[in-house]
Amino acid sequence: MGRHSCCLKQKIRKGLWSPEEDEKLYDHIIRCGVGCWSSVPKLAGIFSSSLLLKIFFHVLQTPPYNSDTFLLSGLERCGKSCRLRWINYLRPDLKRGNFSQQEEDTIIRLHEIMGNRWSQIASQLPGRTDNEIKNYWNSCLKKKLRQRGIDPSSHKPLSEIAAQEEGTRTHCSNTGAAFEQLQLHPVFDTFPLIEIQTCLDSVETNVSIYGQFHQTFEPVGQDECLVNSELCDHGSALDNIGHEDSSINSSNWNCNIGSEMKSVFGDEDLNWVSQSKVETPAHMQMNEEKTHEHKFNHWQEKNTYPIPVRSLSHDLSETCFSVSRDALESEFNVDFC
DNA sequence: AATAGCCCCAACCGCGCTTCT
DNA sequence: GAGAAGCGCGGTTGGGGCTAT
Repeated sequence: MGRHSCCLKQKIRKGLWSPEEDEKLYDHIIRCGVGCWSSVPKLAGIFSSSLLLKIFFHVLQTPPYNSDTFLLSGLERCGKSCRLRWINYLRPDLKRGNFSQQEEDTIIRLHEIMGNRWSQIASQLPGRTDNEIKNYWNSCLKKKLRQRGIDPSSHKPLSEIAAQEEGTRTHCSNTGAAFEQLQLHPVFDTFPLIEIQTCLDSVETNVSIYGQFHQTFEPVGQDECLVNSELCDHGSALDNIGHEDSSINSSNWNCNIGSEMKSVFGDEDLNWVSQSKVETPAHMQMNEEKTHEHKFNHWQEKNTYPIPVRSLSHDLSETCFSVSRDALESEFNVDFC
């Protein structure tokens, strides 16, 4: 499909987010929860704190603002950009600061298992985003691994890789003509392959696969993991683990193996996994105080801009939402999801 | 102090998949 | 069933900060 249709429209801002845009988006998500990103740009500005105050006075028919100031434009961003900004920066459960040694080890271990499936790796690291982990991997961890003599793509010792390449070269010199004829190129697959026995029984499948998963990935010698003769796609195997819900895709497999992973990564981390998937207005409301404090501190740390720790909109929300949906739709020329 | 080069990371882009009409 | 719309993911880019010269 390519580019989002909303991105083709005019007046779409790009680049860094301003404090005002952040506030609009943040207020909107806190109030309405996550969902229907395409409508967020329109609604976000409309439900910002300042406008809610205006609506309040409007409802009371004591408008201290004239009709021109009543109208406030929404975010001039595409929904996709809003989603990204929320996930990578504004989300209240985000952890800031350097990666701990434990996190670093977890990333390396998971990368060995999953390859570049950053979102899945991120789901095992509380408060970290896929983007953050991806950046950290590319900027730091790759180097660290190379310094330790480990190839970051295969997680094998560099000496072994070099030996393999030497062997490949020798082999290629013999079979190069055949490769050339078939237009084939030896490609290194960054996603490791494992052997997982398939069971017919659906319940046993989980148990069996978990067992093999552990057997294969328990921290034994690195070289022992990838030396099986009959191989299947590891991604498919992980998808199978989540077979209880046939609609589930590969990005959700961690939900079903959560209990198993707990034993590997610890309770605390895995609890977050289930919690972090739930983002409703109610949940957001519960975290509201903490969130504002968190953001405020962060913005102070960054020496950027102050956001009121408790904005006026919080006290007016009920009043504001007593305004009829139709009235708001026609007033602001928007459609609610 | 000026500047060139490097590095990090926020944000964008394009694609695949799912859901909706 | 087909096409459109929307979402999520991984790869890539470019701007800003830091460091070396």
